[in-house]
Amino acid sequence: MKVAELPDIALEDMAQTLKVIAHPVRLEILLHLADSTKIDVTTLCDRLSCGCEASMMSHHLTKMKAHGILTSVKEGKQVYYQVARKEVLNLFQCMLNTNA
Amino acid sequence: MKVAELPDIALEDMAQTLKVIAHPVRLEILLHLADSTKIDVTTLCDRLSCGCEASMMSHHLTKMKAHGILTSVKEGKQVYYQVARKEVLNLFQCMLNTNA
DNA sequence: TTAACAATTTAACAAATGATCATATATTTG
DNA sequence: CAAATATATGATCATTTGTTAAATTGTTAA
Repeated sequence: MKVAELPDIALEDMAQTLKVIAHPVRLEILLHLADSTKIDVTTLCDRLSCGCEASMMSHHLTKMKAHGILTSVKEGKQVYYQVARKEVLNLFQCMLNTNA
Repeated sequence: MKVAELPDIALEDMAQTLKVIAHPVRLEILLHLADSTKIDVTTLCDRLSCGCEASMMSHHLTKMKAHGILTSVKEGKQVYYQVARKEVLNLFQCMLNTNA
């Protein structure tokens, strides 16, 4: 890939997106959401191995939602989250190859 | 991709790597190093559009080197840096598709 | 309908990390 | 050796992270 192909402004966006994703808990959240269509906060806390409290989980989810990576729908008492930009999940495949 | 395929410990590593890369200047550095085999600090400062001082540039390079993403060789007065893990560059292609 | 409970979010704060600016350490050359 | 150049380090300020507690929002049942 040649440098000229990627405009400067895109680097800012790319860095921003990577920064939001670059956290072990948020990565695990994304992986879980990749498999299931939508999950509520408490279920995520139960399923993830990070041992995250609901409060922390909410923080992470809010952050990713704020950056357009996730969306949420409220159904009764719970709020269900899902991946808005499925392409983001490509990163996992990419990084697996990268770390191999 | 199934969750079980990716062990927990890998998420820490992946997050760490992404975190180091997730900065506009460091992304631009990587792009430049992708094209040319090795560059010294001052030349990078000149070529990059980020308007980075040598001091700052050195910080970024040191950080990436500390995480095994870059390596360096000293030749006289200058220190030349290059990409240690070429696979990391896959990220650009991946993210381009992702942001499209 | 309101009291009690449950799910999620927000607030407030200390601790850890990261970014930036100023200074210091090498290395070559006159 | 002194000046000039190239890079690295230190110190400071800003951001992020993790905690605990309190506040919202919705549900159930007396």
